[in-house]
Amino acid sequence: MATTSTLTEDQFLLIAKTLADPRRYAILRQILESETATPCSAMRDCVEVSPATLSHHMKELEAAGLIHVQRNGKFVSYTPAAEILKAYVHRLSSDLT
Amino acid sequence: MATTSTLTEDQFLLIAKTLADPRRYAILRQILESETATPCSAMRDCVEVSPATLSHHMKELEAAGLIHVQRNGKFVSYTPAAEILKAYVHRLSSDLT
DNA sequence: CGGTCATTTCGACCGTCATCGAATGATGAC
DNA sequence: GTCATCATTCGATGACGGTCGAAATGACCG
Repeated sequence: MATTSTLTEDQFLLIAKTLADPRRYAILRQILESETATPCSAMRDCVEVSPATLSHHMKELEAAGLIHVQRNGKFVSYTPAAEILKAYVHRLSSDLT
Repeated sequence: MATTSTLTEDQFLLIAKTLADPRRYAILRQILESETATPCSAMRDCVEVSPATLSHHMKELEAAGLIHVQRNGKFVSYTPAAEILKAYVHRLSSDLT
């Protein structure tokens, strides 16, 4: 956890695109707020969306490396990928300021 | 105006979408690199793009409030909007870490 | 097994947007 | 005025992606 990740250009652009969707950003913030893993069902309360679309967005967030997925039987929970988020913000700050 | 701007939700999401395009991001970094105002023609060297598309992207960057535009006769130059960039990075850092 | 629930995949629809050629506008040089 | 140059606008096209219903997958329970 001490090491800071370095993002490839592709990763960096993929994260930017993933965060640019309002629903995905809201979902990610929801996951970040909780101390423990956030169950899939909890998203439905915060973002009004069909199960199909929700599943799609979770896949995008995972593909961008922004969240980690835990599967417990038929339930799925998510936790934030703190290192990647930190690396992204750091890279953006380094580029833009 | 104060040193730190606060972004509305709409502004924040618009900036995210604007930065999510590779060419626009490259253009913005080009503008940030220079100490002085960057002429429109200088972009063509860094990003291979038609004049029409370039004009389109500059309009998007301006609409997002990320750059300022200077018109000198038939030439156009751009400077970064430092306060907005700072506010965006700050907001993102505050949300994601 | 049969049934229910959580999640995913499939397929299609539709809006948004990046892209560029061609035409237009605007400016400056001669 | 005429012409060349820089930039913008217009219109069309094609691709990408968000959306959801319906069907499918997988897990738990009795």
